[in-house]
Amino acid sequence: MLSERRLKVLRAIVQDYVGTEEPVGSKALTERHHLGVSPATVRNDMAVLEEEGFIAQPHTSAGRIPTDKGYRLFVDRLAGVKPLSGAERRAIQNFLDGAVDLDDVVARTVRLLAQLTRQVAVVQYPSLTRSTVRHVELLPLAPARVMLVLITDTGRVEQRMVDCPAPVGEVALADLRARLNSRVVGRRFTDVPQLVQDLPDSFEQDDRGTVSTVLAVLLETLVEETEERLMIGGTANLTRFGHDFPLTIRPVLEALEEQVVLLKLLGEATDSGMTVRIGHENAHEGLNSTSVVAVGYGSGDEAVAKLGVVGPTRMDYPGTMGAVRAVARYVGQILAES
Amino acid sequence: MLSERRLKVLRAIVQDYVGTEEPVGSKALTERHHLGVSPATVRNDMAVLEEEGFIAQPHTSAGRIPTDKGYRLFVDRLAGVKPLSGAERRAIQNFLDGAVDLDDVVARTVRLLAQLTRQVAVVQYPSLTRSTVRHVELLPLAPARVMLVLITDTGRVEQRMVDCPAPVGEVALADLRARLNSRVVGRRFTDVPQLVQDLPDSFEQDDRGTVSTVLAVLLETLVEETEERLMIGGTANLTRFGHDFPLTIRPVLEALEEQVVLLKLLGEATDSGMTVRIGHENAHEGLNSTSVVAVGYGSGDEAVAKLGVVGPTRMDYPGTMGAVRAVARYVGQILAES
DNA sequence: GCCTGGCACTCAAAGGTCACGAGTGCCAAA
DNA sequence: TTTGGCACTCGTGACCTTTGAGTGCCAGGC
Repeated sequence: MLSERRLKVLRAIVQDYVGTEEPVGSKALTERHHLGVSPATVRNDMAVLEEEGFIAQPHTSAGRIPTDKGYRLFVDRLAGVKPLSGAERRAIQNFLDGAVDLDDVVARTVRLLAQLTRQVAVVQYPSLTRSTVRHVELLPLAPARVMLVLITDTGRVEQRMVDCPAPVGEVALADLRARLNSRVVGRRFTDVPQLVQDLPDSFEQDDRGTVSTVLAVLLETLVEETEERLMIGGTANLTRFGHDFPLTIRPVLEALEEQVVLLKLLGEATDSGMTVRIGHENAHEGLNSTSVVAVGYGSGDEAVAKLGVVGPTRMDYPGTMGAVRAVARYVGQILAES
Repeated sequence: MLSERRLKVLRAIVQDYVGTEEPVGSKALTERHHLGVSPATVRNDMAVLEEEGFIAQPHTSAGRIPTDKGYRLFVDRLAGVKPLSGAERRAIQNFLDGAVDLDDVVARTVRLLAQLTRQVAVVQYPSLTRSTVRHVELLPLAPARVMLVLITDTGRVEQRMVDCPAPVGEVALADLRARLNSRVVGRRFTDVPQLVQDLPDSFEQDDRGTVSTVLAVLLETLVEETEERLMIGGTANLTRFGHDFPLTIRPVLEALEEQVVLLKLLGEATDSGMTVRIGHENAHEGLNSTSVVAVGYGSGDEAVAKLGVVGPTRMDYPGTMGAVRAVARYVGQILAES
């Protein structure tokens, strides 16, 4: 096990490196952090830390930089989560309170997160899987054409066109709408299939085809929309990435455009609590030099979706984690209110 | 006026520079394009072109590169619009045909455009201003709470919560819904305010407050949503920008995140036909070294929104314009079908 | 046994010099 | 008006040197 002081040294290295973006040497360390020992001692400690794989030197006769493993230890044991200042808190609240609808909430959250952390922000739309049905509406558009509108408790609206096998009467449609709603309103999306299973049976022979078709589309919508959407922002912050620019930034931008990749990324985060994935811990190759800080958020106790930031492994973890957590909380509140 | 040959020289310079990304000299020009004259002659022509401001040299003893003014002349008089190959056409069609809803159409269009042009693609959602109302739905959620759902002919759905001054009866609500729809369905959004103006008068005294409130929210939605949304993609292509990287790319990324800026950008494009804005012709400073190629698209004769690409001034204008035009056409078709 | 000052060593970064050559402008002749 | 010739410019890349931050190791001290 590493001694207390060596951990201190590691922490100091991480902090300095994050601040200066330059390899940090033994002398600078003793000057900036009152470790109470001489540079020579620190050098010995650094040798050990390097041996253990927590730090590395880019080349001989340069200072040390933390490895992914070093950051991992730092995050797990050495860093707290830095709480935001009161002013920042108020700013968040003010900014989010102005949102008019779900899209706006998500958009504002992305901006906010990008600004606070000065990194790339990713926000997943509240998931339908855990949402409940607020209302299902059926609108006759043409004799055999119906528009299905699904409204969730998070304020999301999905619509689908349904082409029916036969013309539908207004009455039958109203009937279906009423019965459908009485069964599914307030229920979870995942429970819906069971709840509507026997619905066609209670209709006249003539209308069963239509009812089945409508239900099929409804269920399909539920499944399809479980593949969730997300919004990203703050990509301009990637330009602060480093010196070896184009090569680093390119794969990251590419990864960010792949919704699938991002969804998987957020999905990997554990359901509760904050998840930090550092460098090579990320499955996607393009993100090997980035870290992802993600956390679930939701209107109640349960997380309905996730949000987070993507930044260089050399990031201010305590600050970033603090910002991510705070934003997630406030968004949860906003969602609960609406 | 510039002689025929000088125009040819300018065209050759633009083409070569776009291809190689390096200043082009007189010798290389005569070798690659059979101009039928010697390098010395070309040099004289280049001197004239430079005097007129169409080309410039980065430093003495380097080749010439086109100026914004040079590109402008090239686009206006020297370049055609390169039609796409049959294979590309089919690819577009196939790719867009798979779209399931409006969001998907826009998302696919962005990807497609980014891939075809290898640049940043920007697609505006079909505008509500020119759209017509397909249906307005009112859903009672609580005694004094109604959800307003607005469906457009482009398949877009907007919803708003309405808090009424007094509890609303189901009957009154159904009545309002019916009358509202009979007045506005099929009409343009811009005409709606007039059409519903006197609607509250025809209701019982008790319900007038509610009716007014609902209408107010409806009109507000129309106005608000006229500020349109858009989707961008292909930002990874920015990495192919040039050598002087970070400085160039940063302001572009920043501009791209500002929806307002982008909307203005597209808005500046003339309504019909393709618009090309080159370098400093763009009002926004961050885009001074980029060109924007934009065109309107729509389901019918009229453009309902715009789409385009943002790339370096040094871009393949004929090819880009061809791709943009073709994509706009196909998207229009898709929208018309649905 | 751990810490410390001293010292020789390493090596990337920065600066300086130099030769090369692509490209130019100009001129006189065709 | 075009062309070949020629002197000139100047950015680029190769090569070298210097500088200094940082290291590893060792011998002496607490």
